[in-house]
Amino acid sequence: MADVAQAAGVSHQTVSRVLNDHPNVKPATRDRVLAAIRELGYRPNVAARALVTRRTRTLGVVSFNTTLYGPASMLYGIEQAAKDLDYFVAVAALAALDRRSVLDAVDRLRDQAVEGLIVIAPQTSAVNALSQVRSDLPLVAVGCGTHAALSSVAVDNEAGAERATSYLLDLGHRTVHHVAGPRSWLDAQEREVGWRRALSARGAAQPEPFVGGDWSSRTGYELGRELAARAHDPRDPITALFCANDHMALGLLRAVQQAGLRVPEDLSLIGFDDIPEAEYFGPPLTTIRQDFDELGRRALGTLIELVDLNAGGGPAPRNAPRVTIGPGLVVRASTAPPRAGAA
Amino acid sequence: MADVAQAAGVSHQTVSRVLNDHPNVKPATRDRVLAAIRELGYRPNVAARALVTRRTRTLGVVSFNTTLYGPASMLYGIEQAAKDLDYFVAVAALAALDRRSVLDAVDRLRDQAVEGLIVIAPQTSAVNALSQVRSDLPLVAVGCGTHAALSSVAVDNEAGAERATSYLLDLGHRTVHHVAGPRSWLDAQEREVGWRRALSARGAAQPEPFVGGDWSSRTGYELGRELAARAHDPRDPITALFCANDHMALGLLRAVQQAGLRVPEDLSLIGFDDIPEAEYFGPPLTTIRQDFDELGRRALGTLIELVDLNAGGGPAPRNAPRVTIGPGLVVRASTAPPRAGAA
DNA sequence: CGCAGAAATGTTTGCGTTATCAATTCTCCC
DNA sequence: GGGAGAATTGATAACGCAAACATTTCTGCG
Repeated sequence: MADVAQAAGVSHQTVSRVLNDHPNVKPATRDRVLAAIRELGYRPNVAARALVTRRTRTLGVVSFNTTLYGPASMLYGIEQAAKDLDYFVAVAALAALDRRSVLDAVDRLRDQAVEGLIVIAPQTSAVNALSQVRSDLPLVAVGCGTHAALSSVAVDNEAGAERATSYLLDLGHRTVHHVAGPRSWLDAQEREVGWRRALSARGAAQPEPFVGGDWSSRTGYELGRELAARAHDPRDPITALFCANDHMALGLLRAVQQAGLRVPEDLSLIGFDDIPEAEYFGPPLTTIRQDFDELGRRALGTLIELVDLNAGGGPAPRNAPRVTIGPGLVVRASTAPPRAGAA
Repeated sequence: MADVAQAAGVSHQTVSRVLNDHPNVKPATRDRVLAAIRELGYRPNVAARALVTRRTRTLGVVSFNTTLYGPASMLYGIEQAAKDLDYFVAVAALAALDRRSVLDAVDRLRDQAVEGLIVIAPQTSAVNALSQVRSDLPLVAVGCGTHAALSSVAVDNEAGAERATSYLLDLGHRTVHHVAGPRSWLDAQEREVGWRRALSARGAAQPEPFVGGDWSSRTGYELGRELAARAHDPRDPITALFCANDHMALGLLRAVQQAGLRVPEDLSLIGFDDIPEAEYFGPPLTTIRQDFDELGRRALGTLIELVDLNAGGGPAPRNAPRVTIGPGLVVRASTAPPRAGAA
């Protein structure tokens, strides 16, 4: 910086002013400084700047499993938005879900002096752990269901599940069965609630949900076999199914087709997420669309609001905003009216 | 830090020594200092430390599309490994693939004073842009094919493709067709080379590959329709197909089945990547396995080596290590011998 | 022409840490 | 008991930047 100042024939403070867009700099000097900066390839030192301003322009993202489509997309949206707002993003992946590793990850990021945190960790346990984080750090949870005691940005799982279920009911199915996600995830809980609500709103029977799924195709497959064995039970035929996410729906599809059931003729199936592949399942999957990208961007937006508020000093207003994004129904070929006499 | 020093009754310099594991500190004082640190919940200020040490312990990851399974998994592996080595990870997603945005992303990370860079951007254009990055920054590319002029960690695409193709040939197919990935990706190029090599090694006919795919299920579907129309051509029947990745294979599966072809009876299909869902396609997909996680970890390992070398000063030895990981064939149900008379 | 006030620039200080060198306190052996 | 040398501790000086205050240079108007 001293070199730049010398090259431009000004003091280092003037260089600093140019860098920070301070008002009182003569355009001519500004240009000279800018030229010198380019000339010398000067880049301000973030560490020094952070030291004196006490701001790092870095945001932390702690995520459970960035390998899943949802989290990965949210991370992507977050990064895009951060870039536009000129913030950096540091990530910390969670090794496990206990309170300990959540707090560890938060600490790691805190050590790096992040100004705020976005958490992609939709499990009850993680959310509980989060409530123990010292409140001096702005924090927003994304895609963690809408009922957590945190600032959060999420799609309305209940509304989505309700929509999916109602759609099947509208098609003429007597009732709709449900393959649930892991109970430890808020999203799974909320989707189950939405499903139940839709059923009771129509006075439809409320069958036991199929549990034990962990979002993976593998467990979807396993539950699908179990389900196929019961699908033809004359006392309780299964003609319509709301599956808590698309990946499980894929495994499920495989299992029921192996068992000789046709989708959608014998069984209507609806998923949740609308992953890019859903359109190419056999048959293409009707599902509830979740705009993860947008979720990430919105999460970053509300985090920045908190950070700016916090910049004034004082504790972070933790449980202020709670943003809900409406999910959308995408109708494809895995749903149909029940066959005559079947329903 | 001054507070800690006072609480422990020592100078701040001694606190610093304790923090940095310096040898000459009496155990008793060390304990007192440690106690004071815990007591006061003191955390060292990274910015100040970075300012004086000129090291940030931060590594940058620039990635094209972290939404894809491969990049997402590599990122995950990288982060895991970084945590173990006590480094931070900052990510920058690429908006587009031109030289400009690659260089922008690199600059963004450089501004943040990262000590090294891992690039997940397997396109020729990106790799070319990378070669323009000033060589003072250690850099390793991951999953970008093995022929780039960079330090890199990747699976051996050619070997994998050769393996897939040979497997189909061994099954008795006259030849193997290929649905190629985007030509602008090194991986796609290398897989095509491997495929050709396997064919010529056996003296099999070398049909034109199907091009225009962009890794997505959508393009896989489109190419699948085109292919299905030609599959029964008596002069050039298509009985075996090597598809450049699993996602395209999914779309393709859908298209050919829609066209009335049975897999594997009429058409054997083999993919590349082994995404978690591949096992639950209908039918389960035979594919070439790529261990993305491991790839990420190895990439981080070699980057750290470069960083440590670089810490001594001088330009980063850019094109030193090049790690290749062997891919593995996973046989499932999408491949079979040709029907009698068909091949 | 001169003066007030605004605009532009410069000087000094301190952010929290580690490095360097100086000072003190041990330890061991004659 | 004393002295050499090692071990331990402390004081001071950077690191590169922005904030606060000081100074200089403009501008407009009587």
